[in-house]
Amino acid sequence: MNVVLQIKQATAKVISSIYGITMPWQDILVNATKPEFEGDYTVVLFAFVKQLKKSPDALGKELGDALLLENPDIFKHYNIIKGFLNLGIADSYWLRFLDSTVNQTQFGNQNANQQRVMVEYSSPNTNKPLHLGHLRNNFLGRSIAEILKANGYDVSKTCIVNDRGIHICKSMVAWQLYANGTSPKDANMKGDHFVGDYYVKFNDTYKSQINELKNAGMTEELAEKEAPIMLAAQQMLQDWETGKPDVLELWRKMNEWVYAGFETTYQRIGSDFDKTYYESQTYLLGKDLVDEGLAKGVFYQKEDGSVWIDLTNDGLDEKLVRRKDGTSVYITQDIGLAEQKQKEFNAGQSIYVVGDEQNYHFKVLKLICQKLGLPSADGIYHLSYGMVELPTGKMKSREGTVVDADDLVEEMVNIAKQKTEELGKVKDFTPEELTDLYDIIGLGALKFFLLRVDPKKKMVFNPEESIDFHGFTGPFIQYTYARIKSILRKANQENQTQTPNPKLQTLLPLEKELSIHLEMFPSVLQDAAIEHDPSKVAIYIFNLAKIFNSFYTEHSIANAESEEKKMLRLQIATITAQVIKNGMSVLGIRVPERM
RNA sequence: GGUCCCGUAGUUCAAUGGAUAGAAUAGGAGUUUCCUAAACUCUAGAUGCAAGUUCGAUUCUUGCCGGGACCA
Repeated sequence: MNVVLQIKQATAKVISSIYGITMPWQDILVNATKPEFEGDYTVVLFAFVKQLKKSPDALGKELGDALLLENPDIFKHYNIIKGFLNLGIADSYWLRFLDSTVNQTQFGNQNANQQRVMVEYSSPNTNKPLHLGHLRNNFLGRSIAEILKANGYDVSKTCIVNDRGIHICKSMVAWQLYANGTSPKDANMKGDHFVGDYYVKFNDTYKSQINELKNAGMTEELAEKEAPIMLAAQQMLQDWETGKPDVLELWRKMNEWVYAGFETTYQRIGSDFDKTYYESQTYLLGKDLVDEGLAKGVFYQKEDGSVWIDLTNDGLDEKLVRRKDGTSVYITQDIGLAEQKQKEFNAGQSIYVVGDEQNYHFKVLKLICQKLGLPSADGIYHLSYGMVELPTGKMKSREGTVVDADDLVEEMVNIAKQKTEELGKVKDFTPEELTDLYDIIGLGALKFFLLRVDPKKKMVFNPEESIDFHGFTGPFIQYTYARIKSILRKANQENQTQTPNPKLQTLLPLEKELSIHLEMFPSVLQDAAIEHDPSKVAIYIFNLAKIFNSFYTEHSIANAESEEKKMLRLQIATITAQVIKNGMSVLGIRVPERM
């Protein structure tokens, strides 16, 4: 149990015993004390001043005295300033914490809690390669899964591949028209890029055909419908649905190319899935649920035969769930898939990592599932993340402003290489070690950049400025880790075994600040899981690294003032390295032993 | 037309209703006979506007201005 919890519970207990009032300890606000004041943690008194009918000063004094008296092994001193009770934690508390933590390699992780969670992420289309937005999705999904695992959850990662529909047919038509039967191998390209190029080709042709028809006197609206290449794509979709063999064969072949390309990218960026669903196999799911909903009176039928649900009482609109021609819509198959997954995994929570443009869709999805009384309903959680934008605005594939995922990864790794060579610190590495190091740094920078921001918020990626290895970045933290490991290696070479540090020590301000920060790690991980927010971990690790950098530039570890100090600092360094490693690990970022 | 989200230093991001709004970067000034200068230290710089609720508002409410998303 960390010290903040102990403060809250001790305060609640003291309030109860002095004033006879039951105060839920969760309601007690405890903050880190601002650096300009004396103390480590602060209880904010305003919240219960009214209830207890005491002046803040009198209340603070009574609480402070009682807390010190009853918890001499935690608190050393206190002061009150304007309704803030600043508590000083005893150095011995931190020394005990360091001592008991130094050998816990899994510090921060919770025991298994038998609760199952599903995380669905990535969800690509098979008509084009992954881009920057997918990277944010993949890193978030992977990271949230790791954070939940660290908190004891049994996590299953799934992916739904959007492998059917008109957009897939577009690249198929263009390939038939322009590829002369060539394959990615012939073009020496990754399959996803190869297919993506034909998707672009389709749109180019489509545009010029529209212009031709308009020049021939057709209205724009009509031209968009009548363009021959679009008619061909629609015909192909029909043929696909009726199962025309040569269309299915082409579809399979092109999808295989794309999957091979995705697989390469996924391996590179560290995405993996326990189960992959394909929309071609799930798009008919949910049809029977529409009939069920009609029978239950949750849905209603209009005169034309279409089926709807009325969500106006929930502040939304009426929503179509089955077209008049009997075909289903997106929301219907999503309901069906939710049920399918529920049957297979029986998870208590099902997290969908999907962009915030689909907020409305998921609101509707959850509501309908609830109204149908489906077991999956209450566990549906939309982890909605903001779009990644460029300084010029939204990425638009039509305007060629999409940042390709593979290109970006390569660029980051190349910059890592260039930077490492300039510094020339690892000239003794083998070529394999160097390649690995460039990957660690380049990918670390990219992942950290995309994960350090609150997922809910949209973010800006500036190709010129975003690629930085200084300051609030992955490499900054990786460098701190490498420095610590270097220090620890040298200390071990001197055959210094880690003996428990003697109790009679006083901590210097930076030593204490590090101890306080390290002790917070498990609660930061918990918080990140509750909030579904990896940025909490990223910010925490960065602050930890920053404090450590100040600490070890100011205080020598190897040449500490005394043997006891040296042992203490080695403990702090060891735990800091461990926490950096574990924290970066849940972000999907590796740390190098040297750089 | 309706629903929802977002406006914080030049820029990119923080801040469960709590103390003098934190970082990073760009700018200015420094630090290397001493564990890796991808580091450290100092400096300057911000809550779109206007009301309201509150002991206290970046945070909650309303209106306006500006940007974005979605629904038909």
